[in-house]
Amino acid sequence: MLKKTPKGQPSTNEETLQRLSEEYELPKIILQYRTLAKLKSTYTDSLIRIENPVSKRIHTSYQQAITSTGRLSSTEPNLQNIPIKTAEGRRIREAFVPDKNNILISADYSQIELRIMAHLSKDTNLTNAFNKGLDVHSATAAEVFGVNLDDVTQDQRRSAKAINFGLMYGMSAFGLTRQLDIPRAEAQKYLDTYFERYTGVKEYMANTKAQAKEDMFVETLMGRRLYLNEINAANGLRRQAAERAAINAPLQGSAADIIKKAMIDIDAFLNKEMPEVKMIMQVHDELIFETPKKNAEEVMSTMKNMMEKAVELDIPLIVEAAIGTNWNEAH
DNA sequence: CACTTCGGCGCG
DNA sequence: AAAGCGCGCCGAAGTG
Repeated sequence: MLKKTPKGQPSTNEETLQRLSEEYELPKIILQYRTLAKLKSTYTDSLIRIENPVSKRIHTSYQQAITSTGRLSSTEPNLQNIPIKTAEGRRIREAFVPDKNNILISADYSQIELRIMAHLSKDTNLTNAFNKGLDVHSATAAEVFGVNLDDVTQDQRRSAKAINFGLMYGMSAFGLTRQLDIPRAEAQKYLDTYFERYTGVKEYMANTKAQAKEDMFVETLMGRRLYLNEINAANGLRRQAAERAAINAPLQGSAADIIKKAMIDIDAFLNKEMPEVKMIMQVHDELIFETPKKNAEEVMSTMKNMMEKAVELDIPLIVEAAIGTNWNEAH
């Protein structure tokens, strides 16, 4: 037994079975079965049963007052977790198609939470990377591993990406150790070097925590608050969990503020100027539109522009948009 | 039969 | 002992 669940049962989660499959045949087969069973039960079987008899479409419901950070949530069905990461999963996504004569446009914010971190922290190094239009994970790799931008290896970029994401979630050296499968000391060295190169981020993290402990809340760009009742708890586990939430909420929540502002702007614009264009879905940093084929290119560039101009930060917001005959193709 | 809890896993 | 944030839905098992 490699790991236990919080209730004390032997864990059979993916990571555990992956490790067991080095020694045994069965775990790998179980994992393959689970992958396919998940796709069938949650997506294939469920979605076809939920078609609205009148519209012949699937309609989600967006909950506006559920999440702690200010994101929307999507239910019955959840359309914010449609597969995309694997080839098998993407076949589910291909089933999302527009009416005849129409086309889908997907437009998503690029690295929005890291950009917000650059803006809120005013870190010069991170800000420069975005202002120069660099690949931010490669730029981080160059800094952390002390190499030229052009000499960054795939593996170094992968590590830097884990660092960038991990930081926004309040990850420790221990977490990075597990993520990258490297010795603890090595992970600690990466983080130390990171904070030497990005002192603004280091100060921002420290200030956010200190402020949270003082106020008992953190807030987003537009002033949405998350109250943190356990930020000063005597129980270390609970306190540390609250500290991680304090780090993450302003980043995740500000991104939610921005896309909501964009949605409001776009809704007003479409009603007035392009009533034939329908804003049909939101997936946290992505908006999906259904529009007649004829002027789809113009619609796409207009939506991209409105999303990029929803707010003005110290660094540019970049939106990547594409057109497709199904959701997979548009993404 | 409806409901709850748990472990697991899909997404950003 | 746990050590990366935020969600919702599935099947299995247990409850009444």
